[in-house]
Amino acid sequence: MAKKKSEFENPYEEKCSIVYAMSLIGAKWKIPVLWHLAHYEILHYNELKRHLKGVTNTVLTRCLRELEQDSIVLRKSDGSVPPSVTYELTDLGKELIPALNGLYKWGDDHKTNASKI
Amino acid sequence: MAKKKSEFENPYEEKCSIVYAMSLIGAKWKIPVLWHLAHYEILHYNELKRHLKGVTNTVLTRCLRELEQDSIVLRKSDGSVPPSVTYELTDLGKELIPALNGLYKWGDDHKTNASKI
DNA sequence: CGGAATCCCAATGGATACTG
DNA sequence: CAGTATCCATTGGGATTCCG
Repeated sequence: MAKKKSEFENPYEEKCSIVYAMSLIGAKWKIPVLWHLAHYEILHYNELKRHLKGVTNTVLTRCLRELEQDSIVLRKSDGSVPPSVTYELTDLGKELIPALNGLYKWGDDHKTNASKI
Repeated sequence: MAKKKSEFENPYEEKCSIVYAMSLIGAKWKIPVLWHLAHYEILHYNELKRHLKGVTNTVLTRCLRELEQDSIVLRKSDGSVPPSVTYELTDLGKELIPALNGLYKWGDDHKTNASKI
């Protein structure tokens, strides 16, 4: 689940569905990562990194690990040298696509000087 | 815009639409706030706070102020004593409703022990 | 190529108390 | 009721370096 134990420490203070959803995908780069995987279907690590201008290895890797642990993205690696690792959405992740597209479109409709992708 | 100046300090490193969207509504409580406003249409401050179990005054107020500055929520106050203040989505905020519902449904479909609202 | 290991830090979240 | 005012703590994001 990749989340703090304390979040459920009081069973009488459970979170609503939207808070739960955001606990899984609410980190700064997670939704951008998911949107790009939704858009390109499958990406190599460095491709993904290039699309997400500004993210560092540390952050991107942590982000992908958590999403993988939560079964939202799938990591595929052959053991070759040099390594080739791809990321794609799981079925669970694919269920987010409509919402991701909605967020993207909203941003796209209203941003002024951000780039298209 | 309620965001760090540094985010656009380099005009050649513009953000994609989804990153832009998240810069506006990506804070921990913003999407939960917006979803509840979408669901209930209009809420008093304390009603909203009750629905968002666990949020503190400081955080909720900061969150609402930013959303208000970004023209995503509308704050209505009569000047009465005791005060009565309501919050609702602006037209811009309402355009987020489909995406919010998508996120909510995803969380709802897959959470195990979070409460329904 | 696709990371891991460190270390660092500002920003955000949060606790508490108080108020017009 | 709807917030402010302080102050503290966390943590996630980031820079840098190194590696199989």
